[in-house]
Amino acid sequence: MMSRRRSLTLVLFAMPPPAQPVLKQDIGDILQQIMTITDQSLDEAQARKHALNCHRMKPALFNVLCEIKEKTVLSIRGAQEEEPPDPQLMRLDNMLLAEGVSGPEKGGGSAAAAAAAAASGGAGADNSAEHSDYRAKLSQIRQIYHTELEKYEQACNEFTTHVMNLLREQSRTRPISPKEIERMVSIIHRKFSSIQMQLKQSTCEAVMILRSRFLDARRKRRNFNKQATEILNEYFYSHLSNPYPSEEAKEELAKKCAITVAQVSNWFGNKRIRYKKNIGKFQEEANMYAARTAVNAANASSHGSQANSPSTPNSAGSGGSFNMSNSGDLFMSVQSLNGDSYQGAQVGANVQSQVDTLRHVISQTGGYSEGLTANQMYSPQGINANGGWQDAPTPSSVTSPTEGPGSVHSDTSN
DNA sequence: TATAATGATTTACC
DNA sequence: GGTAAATCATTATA
Repeated sequence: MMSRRRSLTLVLFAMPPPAQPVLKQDIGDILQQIMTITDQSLDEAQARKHALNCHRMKPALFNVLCEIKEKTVLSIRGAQEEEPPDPQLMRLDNMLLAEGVSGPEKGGGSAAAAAAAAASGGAGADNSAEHSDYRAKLSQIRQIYHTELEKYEQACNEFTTHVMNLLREQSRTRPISPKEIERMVSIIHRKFSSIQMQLKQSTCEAVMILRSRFLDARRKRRNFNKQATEILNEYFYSHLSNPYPSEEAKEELAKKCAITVAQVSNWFGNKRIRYKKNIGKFQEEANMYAARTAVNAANASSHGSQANSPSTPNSAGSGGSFNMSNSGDLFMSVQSLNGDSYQGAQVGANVQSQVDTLRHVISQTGGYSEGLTANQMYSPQGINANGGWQDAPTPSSVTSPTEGPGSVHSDTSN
C-alpha cells in the first residue's frame, strides 16, 4: 500500500512548472488545495478531490498543464530513454547462458564441467562423481537464480501495476498523460533491472566460485592403479636409453592405462627426472622390469615370431609402434641380469639363453653391439654425462630412437 | 603423524 | 611445442 509520503513524492515529481498566464490566483488556489490534500484525512481528501474535479476551471487548467509538461519535462527526458543495451548486462547474460544457469536446462552444466575436466586433463572414469556433484550444485544455483528472478519480476509487476493505478487515479486531479505513465513504468523497470543485474552478478560469482572449486578438486590427484603404473614402467625401462614415447605411443599407453595423453606425458616427465636424480633407488625396479620384459620376450621368441608380451605395449608386434630395433634398452637391461646387482629368482636359469636369443635378434635388426664393449652397452641409467638421455638436451617427440646406439651410450660414467 | 611417493603445475629453455 | 627442473599438493605408508 502506498504511503502518504510516497504519494506526495509522486505528486511533486509529476508537478509541472507553474503556469504563468491568466488566473494566477485560481491556479495558486488549486495547487494549494492539491498540496493540502495530503495532510487531510481520507474523507476530507475525497471531498476535496470531488470539489476540485467539479471546479469550473479544472478542464482548461488540466489541458494547459499537460501541454506544458509535454513541452518541458517529457521532451527533456524523452531523449534519454533510448539507451543502448548495457554491455555488462549482456556479458552477464551470455555467461549465465554459457554456464547453463539461464536458458535450456539440459547439458549446460555438464558441458561446463566437461570443459573444466578436459582443461585439467583428468581421467575419465573418476570424473563422473565430481561431474554429478558439479551439476547438482549448478542446478541449485540455477534454481535459486530462477526463484529470485521470478520474485523480482513479480514484485516489479506488482509495483508497476500499483504505480499505474495510482497515477491513473491522480491523473484526475493533476496533469498526467499516458506517455508519462509509460515513462514512469519504464523507470520502474529500469530500477528493477538494475536489481536483476545484481542478482545476475551474484549468480555469476557463485558459478565462478563453484567452477574454481571444481577445478581445484580436479587438482586433487589420485594415484594411477597398479596395472597402469606397471604398463608405464615396462615401457620406461624397456626404453631406458630413450624414454621418450612418440605421440602414437603416448596415445596407446594412455588408452591402455585409461589415463589421458597429458597424464602419460606427466608421468614420463616425472619418471625421467626422478630416475635420473636417484638412479640407485630405481635400480631394483629397473632390474625387475628388465627381467620381466626379458622373460616375456624370450617366451615369445621361443614360441615363434613375436618377441613381445601382452603387457608390454611398446614391444614389437602388438602396438606396431615399437619394434625390436628399438630395444637396445631391453638388451642392456638383460645384460644387467648377468651383473652383480640382479638377484631376481623369477628369471630362472634360462636367462643366458634369452640373452643369446635377444642378442641374435638385435644383431639382426640393428647390429646393436657393433663397436661397443659389453661394459659400454650396459648402462642401466642410459644417461650421458650431460645428464640427458641423448646428446640433444631436449628431444622433441622422438618417435623411435633412430640415432645409433653408440651415440646414446657414448658416455656411461654413471 | 612424520615421511616418502607421486601426480600435477609452473617456469625456463631450446 | 616438448622437455627439464623445481615445486606444490595430495596420497600412501611406516
